[in-house]
Amino acid sequence: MGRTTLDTAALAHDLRLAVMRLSRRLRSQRADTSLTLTQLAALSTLRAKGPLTPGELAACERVQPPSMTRVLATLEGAGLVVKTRHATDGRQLIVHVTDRAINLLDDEIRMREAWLAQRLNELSPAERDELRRASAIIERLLEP
Amino acid sequence: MGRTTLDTAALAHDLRLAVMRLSRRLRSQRADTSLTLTQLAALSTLRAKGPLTPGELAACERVQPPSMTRVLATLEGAGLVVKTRHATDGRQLIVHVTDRAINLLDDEIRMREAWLAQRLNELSPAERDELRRASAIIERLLEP
DNA sequence: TATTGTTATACTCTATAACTATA
DNA sequence: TATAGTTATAGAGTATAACAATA
Repeated sequence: MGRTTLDTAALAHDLRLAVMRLSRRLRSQRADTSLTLTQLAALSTLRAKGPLTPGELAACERVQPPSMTRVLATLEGAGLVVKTRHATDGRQLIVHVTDRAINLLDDEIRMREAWLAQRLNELSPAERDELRRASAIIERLLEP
Repeated sequence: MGRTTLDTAALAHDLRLAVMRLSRRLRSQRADTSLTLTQLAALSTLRAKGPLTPGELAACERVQPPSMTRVLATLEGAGLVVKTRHATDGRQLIVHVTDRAINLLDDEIRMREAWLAQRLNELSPAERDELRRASAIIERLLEP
């Protein structure tokens, strides 16, 4: 195994541990909000990308379709999304965020991300730039 | 709210979504191995840092003590860790990885990280450097 | 026959609260 | 009384397999 391969393996290891730990820390921020992190992520994506089918949304969030079905059922019950029929394909649905969701979303996001934003503010601008670039690289890494 | 604060909020948002998605993707790599990702992370940390108390290990992994109790119970049942008594404080335990764990670990890690290492290899060296720096920044972000 | 989505079911991960033992 | 760890319990998150409807 060459040096580059070894280095990449070490990076995979470090990145995995860092990502798992940050993910746990973010999830544990569970008080004071009515939406779970997963629900919030789905709504954020819908707002950013516009209406999507459940399958498209599942693909964006890297979950399997049945997992998204559950998230959407909860959100629909709370009046935060509505489903409409696809214009030409009767199998598909289109999920839209409601006005109620849009009104909630900014406050929810601010509360859920308060700890992280606070920590990020303690970094140098250069370090924040590194994390911006890293976020983009990670998203690209996840593309099919 | 100033421009920097807004930018930091946007970074918090993007980083959260990227980290959640990568974490899900990594967790879904669940076939062909006998250890779960959480168990593997605990063993990796124990091997890297040497014997730790359950409480110290929980702090490293950013989980609450009862969560680590469960992970350790499984690992102990599989003969992958052993607990010894603390030399002077009867309340504390020391967790050690066994030879069996050390023999398993490299193969398990390679299998679990194969997808990620493959993807990382498709990046440029400069991008891998970005992710190396980002991993370190994230770990620092998590410090209490 | 293939695709989209849902239902049914089960497992992993993690937390909080209450308890035990030791300091 | 405070600390380290465990037990009990519950909820969030996710998956696979089987099913229904539509293409």
